[in-house]
Amino acid sequence: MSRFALVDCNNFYVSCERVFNPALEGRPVVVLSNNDGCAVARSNEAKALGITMGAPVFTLEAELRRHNVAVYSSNYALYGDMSRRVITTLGQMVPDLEVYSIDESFLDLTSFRKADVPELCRTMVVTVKRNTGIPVSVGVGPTKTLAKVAAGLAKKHPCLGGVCDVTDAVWRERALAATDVGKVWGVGRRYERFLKVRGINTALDLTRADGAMIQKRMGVNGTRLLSELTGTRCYPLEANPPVKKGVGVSRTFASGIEEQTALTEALSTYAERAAEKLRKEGLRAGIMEVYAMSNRFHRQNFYYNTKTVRFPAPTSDASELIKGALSAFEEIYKEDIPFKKLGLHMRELTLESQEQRLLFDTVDRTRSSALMKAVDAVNGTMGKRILGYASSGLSDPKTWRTRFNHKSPSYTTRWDELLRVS
DNA sequence: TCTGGGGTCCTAGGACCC
DNA sequence: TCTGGGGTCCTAGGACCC
Repeated sequence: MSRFALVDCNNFYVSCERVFNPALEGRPVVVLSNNDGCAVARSNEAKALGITMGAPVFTLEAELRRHNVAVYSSNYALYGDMSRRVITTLGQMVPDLEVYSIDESFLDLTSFRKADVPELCRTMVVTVKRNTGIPVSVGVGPTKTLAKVAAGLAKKHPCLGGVCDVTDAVWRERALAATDVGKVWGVGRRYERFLKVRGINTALDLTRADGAMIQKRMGVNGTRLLSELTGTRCYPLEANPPVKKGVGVSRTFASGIEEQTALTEALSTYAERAAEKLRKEGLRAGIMEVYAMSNRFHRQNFYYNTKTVRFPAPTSDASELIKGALSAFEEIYKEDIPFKKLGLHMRELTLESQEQRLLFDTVDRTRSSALMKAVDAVNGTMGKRILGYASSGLSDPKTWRTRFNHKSPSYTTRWDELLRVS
């Protein structure tokens, strides 16, 4: 029988901030989304205050002040780097590892002896904490979905010491009974409501539900979910991440923007960023979809439009992407609309290594790829955006820049922001 | 006034083909 | 009265994840 572990970093963004600022220990802490818009990570103390995931900051302000909550903007460079450290540490203990998200990894423990698993998991908790400062919870079970259930309980009940194993049937049933159906992996808000209306309140209830009904409402994923919860593996460990199907870059502005120059500067920057992402993955895109919208919370006068550009040949050339993005935007831009969000999606991705050249191409691919390599090299060694395109904006101040008013230093990724010990 | 970003997969329905 | 049956491809929308 297969055995999986899920290692889940506790309140990951908050924990990263605490590693470099131990005074935050025991205090309520929240980390905010882009533009300092919503709470996206909360310490246990902040959760206890009733601060919910995704709550808009403007609804929390009084609460944050009253309880002296420490507030941080997202520091993606720091979190990304801390994530790599956690993954490296885990990889040294268990080689069969799938990086599931920035703060979660699945490990395949099938080849370990059952008797060794509890000790191994405890060692993981201690070692990751010692090497990185990040506290983690470990869940173990015969399927990924059950490992998730177990990790949820390990996090919720400190008396378990950060580890919960539901391999044995007795523990599994208890664990499922103690898990709200809405907390099950694959059950979101809609499905939760559907299930609870029908008296299915826990994960255990779900395992006893009518399979045909689940299949009808939740499709094949619902059927797989039932199998996984009852111990039949449907999802294998994916050690090698599959090739991406799409690459997107989008941003919401702190407030609505009407000025066309600012908007095209922003979009040009996103196109550059998208080209960079493509090149990093060794990919080229066949089409680009550009979209623009006004504030989606203002239901009256909501504006949304999108325009698709097809390239003559798959490309990751920044100037080609910028050109495409700006010409598409001209068709969806409207005066007098305060734009709140702009973005683009690259699709029909192909690997550079499987390139097909056009007989009559409008772009000199050899020159363009040499130029892009040079840009990547300079920006890689000398700092981001040393080299960039004029269309992405020479003017200051930039009304469209994302707001990060509470950001901590990039302690681990910038020499000038290293932690100082005095 | 203020409410993120980046993904994946599935399904239904229409167009089109033989 | 009666109006094939598959198959493929594409798109839009819905649901989920972190």
